Amino acid sequence: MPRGNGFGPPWWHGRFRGCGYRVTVPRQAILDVLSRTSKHLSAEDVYITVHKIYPNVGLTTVYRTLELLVEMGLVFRFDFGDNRARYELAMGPKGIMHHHHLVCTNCGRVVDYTDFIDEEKELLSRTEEGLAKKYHFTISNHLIQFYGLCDKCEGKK
Amino acid sequence: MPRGNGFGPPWWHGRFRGCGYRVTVPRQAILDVLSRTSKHLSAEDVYITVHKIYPNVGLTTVYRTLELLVEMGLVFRFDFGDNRARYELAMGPKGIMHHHHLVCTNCGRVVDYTDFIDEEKELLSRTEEGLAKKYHFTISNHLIQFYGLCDKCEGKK
DNA sequence: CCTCTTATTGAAAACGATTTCCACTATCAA
DNA sequence: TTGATAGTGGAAATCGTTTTCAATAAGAGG
Repeated sequence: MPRGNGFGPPWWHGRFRGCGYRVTVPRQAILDVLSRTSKHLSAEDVYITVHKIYPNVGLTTVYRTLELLVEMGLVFRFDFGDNRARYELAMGPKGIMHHHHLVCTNCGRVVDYTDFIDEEKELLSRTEEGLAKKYHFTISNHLIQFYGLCDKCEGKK
Repeated sequence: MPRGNGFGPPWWHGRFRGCGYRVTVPRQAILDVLSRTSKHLSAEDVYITVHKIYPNVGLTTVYRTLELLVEMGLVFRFDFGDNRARYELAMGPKGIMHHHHLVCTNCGRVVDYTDFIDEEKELLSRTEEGLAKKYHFTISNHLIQFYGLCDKCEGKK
């Protein structure tokens, strides 16, 4: 089982134990898969990848673990309109760059972008504060996505 | 069949005919239902409402019609995390106020907000332009949602 | 290192929203 | 009015996800 950078157990061990969750082989394997890709994996994608190394890890466990990780805030779940949830690690030890998505409504291609994030962040935090006060919400997260046609699909439609 | 304000056929007749689509009873009924509510209806919600007046309109047709309307840009499809698509009229004759959503991750309550929309619009159009140029996308739409706990759910978690 | 509690697991079955199939119907251009 | 065909409805199929339940293994305590 991969052990991160080799300096002690992976950083998320504490997060698990602190919540009373056990650190298991499937959980480590799934987190490992997510941490080694920048793609937007579906549950099945994760299952297939994990399955290559640990053939006895079941799809059910993948679903359960992903749900757990989302609930813990370690993973984000996205919907790109293709009727299957996509998962992405929220942050690693060094933190993954905050980004949003640009989705082609024709072919489903998804582009991560980090442009304008700083300006967005400023406006979003201001909006968040205003909304929280007005609607009495404790806001913990936000989602921004742009939709359109990518260059390859532009002409075809 | 409702005829809008009584001054000629509903404004969307032209949109249909212009695309070579026929104006049918189910389509009119579904658009009518969507235009009379500000709620976020699921396909089944629409079906139930339409069914009361036109019992012979089937669920299949509701799904097909909603898909068509989304493709035509008359309706928006949203995902609030409860595993069922939600639909909302994009705009009526007088135009529905542009808004975004605030979603409670515990009870699923959805609040529409129109605050900060002007500031958002400015940043978004700038972002849109930049992204379009950099990634060669023809952007047609965007999605912004905030997630958190509503006041009723705040204490319970 | 062993033992016990119970969180976690895997396989199969269930679930539920959405889609497909296909024969029948209704729109609307001619 | 009529004909070509887009549109329809009901049943069955699809498929991502969840539930069930007996078996397994993490890790606290001895």
